[in-house]
Amino acid sequence: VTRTTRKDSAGNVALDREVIIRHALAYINEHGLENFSMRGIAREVGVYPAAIYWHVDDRTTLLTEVAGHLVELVELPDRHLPWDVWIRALATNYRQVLHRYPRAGPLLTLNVISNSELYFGLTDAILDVLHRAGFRGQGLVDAYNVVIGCLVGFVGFELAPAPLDEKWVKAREREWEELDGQRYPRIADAYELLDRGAFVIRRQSAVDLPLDKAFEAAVDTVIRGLRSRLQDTLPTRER
Amino acid sequence: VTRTTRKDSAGNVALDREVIIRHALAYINEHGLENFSMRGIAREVGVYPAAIYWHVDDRTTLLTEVAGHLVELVELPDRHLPWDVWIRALATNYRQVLHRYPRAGPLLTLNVISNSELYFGLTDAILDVLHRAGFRGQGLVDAYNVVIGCLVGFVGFELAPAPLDEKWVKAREREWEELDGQRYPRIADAYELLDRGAFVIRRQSAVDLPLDKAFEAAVDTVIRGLRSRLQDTLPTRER
DNA sequence: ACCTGAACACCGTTCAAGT
DNA sequence: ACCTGAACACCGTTCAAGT
Repeated sequence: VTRTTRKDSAGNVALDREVIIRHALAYINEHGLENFSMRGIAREVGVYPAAIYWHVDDRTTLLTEVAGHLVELVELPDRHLPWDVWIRALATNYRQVLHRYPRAGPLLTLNVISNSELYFGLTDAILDVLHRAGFRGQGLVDAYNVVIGCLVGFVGFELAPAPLDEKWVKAREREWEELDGQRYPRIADAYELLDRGAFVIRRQSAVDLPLDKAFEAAVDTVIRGLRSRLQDTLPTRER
Repeated sequence: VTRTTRKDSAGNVALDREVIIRHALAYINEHGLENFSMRGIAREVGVYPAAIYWHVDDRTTLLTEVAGHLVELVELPDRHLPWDVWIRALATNYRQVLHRYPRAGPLLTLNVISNSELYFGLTDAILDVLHRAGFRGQGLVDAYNVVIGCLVGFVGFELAPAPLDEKWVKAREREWEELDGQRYPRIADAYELLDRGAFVIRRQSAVDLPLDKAFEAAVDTVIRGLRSRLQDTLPTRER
């Protein structure tokens, strides 16, 4: 892995796989994933479309590599932390990275089935921490899947893009204001709280309306749930 | 809402918003979201591309309507069930619907920020059940967000499409087989179990490798976590 | 090795024109 | 009201040709 950025005689950054990935990330974060195109980033870099294909296989693997770049930015917490503190820290770090590039967020939920050896370190770290917590065998794998599935899933859904369409937003806005309190009494009861940020009800993406409280609650809930499962698995041990 | 399907004199199904949506869903489920196109479904229906636009606003709202159609298929469990049983049943129903149309799954995580009054019933039902469980105020909204965020997020991530690219699969397969047990001891320990289904590690989409056990564990974990939060909120009450 | 220039087979969407 | 036919401005990707 080369860390130096090559430059040509004019001082321009030389075209590079790494450079293309960075440009792609910046472009997506500014204009949204739905407006990303190979030709677009070729324009951005100031080169013919075909030139991109010298450095990059195709569109989907470029996007996968952008996703990989994002994961690289996630810092692994100190291994010596208590397991629940560690999980919470990892979750916070992961979400922070995606909230720095919110419009690229869907990439991770969409394209990252898995991706190269890069991720083995992350997986191993999570497994290690959960092992220290006391999980073993299938229970360990389950706990791992719960953590990663809920974390990545939650943030991915949080960052789901809103249709920018003004007409659409207006329509949802009206439906919300004219909500029938008789038919939906529980919603009516919690109207203001829900309006400050709730899945499905919201009319904005997390770019404009981050669901901080919801995320905090989700992390807390999952950790409590894991603790509870742990106690059932090890009925002999005390606290 | 019309339930009858109109037919023309030749007995062909008349072009309809509803018919288009159904065709779109079928097409996506067969050929994948990445291969969906307006022109493609026009071909499918046997009509000029522009004809679609008479019945449907544009591509993204069509996809949103497909997503809405999917949610309509989710059955709400009986309101009289105990809250934890109810939540588990809802989660199972939701996942079952998406696993019937796995390749359309990403639509829900991607496009459904929110969508018309359709969803108010679902939201109100969840809030009602959690209210009966004992959640109030912000705690109620938090619990709702945790349930919906983890559920939709988890399944969305589970159904993330794998790049069908054979080269890619082979490369991941090799990395996995040649995994360095020294560097990644926890992974090596749980190698077979992880191979049977784990996020990030997997080389297949949930279409071929459903993460049943992981989902079961996630639902269980979230419910246990909510129960634990409930006990902390109501320290006066007993059991 | 790396890029140009042109080409191919596609898109989504619009619009006049038909019936 | 509903569809045709053609057009416009885009795509992703390939390939010969240049340097």
